[in-house]
Amino acid sequence: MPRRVKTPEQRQHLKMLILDAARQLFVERGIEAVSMREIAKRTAYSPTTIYLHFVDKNDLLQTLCDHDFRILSKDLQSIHTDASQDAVEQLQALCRAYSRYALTYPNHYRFMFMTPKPVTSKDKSKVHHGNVEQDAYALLRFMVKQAFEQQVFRPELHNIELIAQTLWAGIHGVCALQISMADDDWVDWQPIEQRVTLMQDTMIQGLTRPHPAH
Amino acid sequence: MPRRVKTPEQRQHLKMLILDAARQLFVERGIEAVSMREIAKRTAYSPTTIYLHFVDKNDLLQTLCDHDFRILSKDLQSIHTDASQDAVEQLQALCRAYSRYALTYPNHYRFMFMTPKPVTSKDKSKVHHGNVEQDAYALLRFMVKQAFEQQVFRPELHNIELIAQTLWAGIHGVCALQISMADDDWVDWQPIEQRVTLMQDTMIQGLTRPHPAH
DNA sequence: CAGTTAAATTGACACTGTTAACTTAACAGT
DNA sequence: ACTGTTAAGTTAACAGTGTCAATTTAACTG
Repeated sequence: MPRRVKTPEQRQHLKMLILDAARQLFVERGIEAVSMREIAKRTAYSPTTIYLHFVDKNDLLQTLCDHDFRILSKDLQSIHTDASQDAVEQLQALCRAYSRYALTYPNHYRFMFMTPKPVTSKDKSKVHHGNVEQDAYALLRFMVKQAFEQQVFRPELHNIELIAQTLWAGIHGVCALQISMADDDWVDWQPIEQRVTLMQDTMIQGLTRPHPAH
Repeated sequence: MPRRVKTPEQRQHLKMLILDAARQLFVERGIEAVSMREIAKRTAYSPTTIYLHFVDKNDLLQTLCDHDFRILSKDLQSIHTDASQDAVEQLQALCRAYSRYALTYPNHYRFMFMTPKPVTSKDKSKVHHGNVEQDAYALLRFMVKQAFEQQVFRPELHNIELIAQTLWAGIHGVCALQISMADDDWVDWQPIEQRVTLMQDTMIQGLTRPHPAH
């Protein structure tokens, strides 16, 4: 029963309500367990109402993750503004914060970075690419660039983008394996903290000069 | 129309036929696009016939991946028996072969290492764990142990399992990001070969002694 | 030729994402 | 006060999914 002409605020509110219901199911049961009908049930609306606010399921999930991706980026951003640390320390802090996020919100992480996206969702994302405040990768690249200019990396390394992507891949590898394989007793998994730490140290050792300039 | 009493060979043959149909769809369209009905259509049997040979869809996929996982392991195994390389070279060759497999069969890889398994499928896998010929992780661990005994790793590293898992995570990170994010133009991806190579070098540099004993 | 039984199919159930068609209720204009 | 109009929401359906009970088919045995 329509309560007539919603203000943009009210529409936004309902959108958030749907997103919250989706997030709940999402976090506690994973993506594939989340159906439009269940989300609807939780909001006490009918399934079709969701389609008045989101074009489809993927749009809903994408919106949800975009939203929480910005939270991650803001979170990481605060490291950058802490001037008491040098470039390498900042990179390490970034890795720690990143892995903490991944392991705290495994389902978000899984959807964001471990699930191939349909090619359609190219530029639909509202995250401002390259904006250090909204784009966590841009932040990583910025920090790497900063460190590069301080000549902390091995002399044979020139490609900033490549260094950033390798750093990312290392931490991603640890987190991703943990998320998808931790319950598998096939492997005698060592404590995740140790794995994160060793990965960080290994990457830093492997990428930086043997005798740092600072 | 039953052609009566199948020999174990015939049963096995049909099972393989189904697996082959599944693999085709799997490879060319990804997991989520593969339905039991489509597999059945490709085999010219009815959907339910599949259930005479596999307990459910997950069992089918698991069997398929187990099968191809053994192929990977056999493949990697051949590196190990090549005595012309030292421990570190063998590890590097292992990484290369592993990443090549991952990038050649991204859908298999995705199902094997990037998708959380339902907890039910614990010990149902027919792969012999710990068997170097069938278990690729056991092979990695073995090679790491061998290298460890030659004291190639940094003196502060004692945990063989941890080293192996970190190496794995590094390579996995590069491959996994490539598989799930390569189409995303959000990031200015550098060539995948460079990313694999730098990761390998970084891991080796980061984990091994500065002045190797050999 | 009849009985048995493995092999395969039919048809259904409960679920999914999604959409066309419909209802409801609040507003604007006369 | 009576219309339209239209936004908000619902109903009912479509086409698809995984899965399974009940059934048929056909080849073998006695």
